Amino acid sequence: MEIRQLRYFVAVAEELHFGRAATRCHIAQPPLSQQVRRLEEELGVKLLERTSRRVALTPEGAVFLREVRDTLDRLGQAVDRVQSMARGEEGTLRVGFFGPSALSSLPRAFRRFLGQVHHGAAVPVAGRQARRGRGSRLRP
Amino acid sequence: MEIRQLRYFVAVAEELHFGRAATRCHIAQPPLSQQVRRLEEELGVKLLERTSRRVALTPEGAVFLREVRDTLDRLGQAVDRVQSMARGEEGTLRVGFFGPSALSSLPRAFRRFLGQVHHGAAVPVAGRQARRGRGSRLRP
DNA sequence: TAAAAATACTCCATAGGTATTTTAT
DNA sequence: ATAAAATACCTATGGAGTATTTTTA
Repeated sequence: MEIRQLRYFVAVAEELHFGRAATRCHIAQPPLSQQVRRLEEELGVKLLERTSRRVALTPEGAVFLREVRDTLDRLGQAVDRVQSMARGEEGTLRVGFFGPSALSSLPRAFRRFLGQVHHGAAVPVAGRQARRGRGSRLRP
Repeated sequence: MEIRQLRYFVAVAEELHFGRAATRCHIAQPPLSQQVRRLEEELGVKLLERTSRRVALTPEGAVFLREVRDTLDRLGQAVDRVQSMARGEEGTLRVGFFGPSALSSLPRAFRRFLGQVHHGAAVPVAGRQARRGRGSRLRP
């Protein structure tokens, strides 16, 4: 079972027409029919009733449509989220400082920086150093 | 982005070792590396830190792992559900009757049947006939 | 008979395999 | 020196296209 097949199924289920669905998927009608058929075969479940005049969802198809839509939406959100993280718009920034500057200039600069950040929380950290490893992920 | 690639990524993220992950996916190591790399390229996000001695998740990879696991689980449940429906273990049964038998033998038989059904609800239906079309889906 | 899905075939993109190289400890 | 990931190359499965046939309203 591949995402492509799920998208094809959703297209057919929404259009109720293999030709239009194929156009929407930017492929020809025969391969679309073939992929949807394969999906049904792999599941062992008939998702669509087809005649040359009408395409309709079976009860199983209707349920599967809802679930697959949800799944694809979730997946899209997951992608958006990590891409957003990678661009530095989201994520966790850990900052540590010690020595004299910890009591004066650095905290002030840090507070000014926080004012420019959209969402995020500042958590005071006990001990000498906040954390090892890759904490900061600010772009220059 | 294909489901296969997501499964491969999950395997690597869980094993933190391309060789073992490849075994788990029943493929060789090079194509596994290739597919994971392609996934990262398509997303535009680095999901894993690799050296020849250590594989580790990036913060983005850790988030993506959770989300993808959820997504694949949901999808699996959707498949289970429609397969269960197709076997007649789940779904909606609509029963209609009218005429003299509606007041005697049929309701009694119907009640006896309900006693054998695991989950489901009986809803009285107004009007002469319950519903047109494919309502009943009992196997013989 | 006309509109639409299925079937038959062809082609090529790519998933996956094998052999080898690179890299970091 | 070794274990493990990356690279290079090859093969073959199958995804998608075109042409055609079948079906039903």
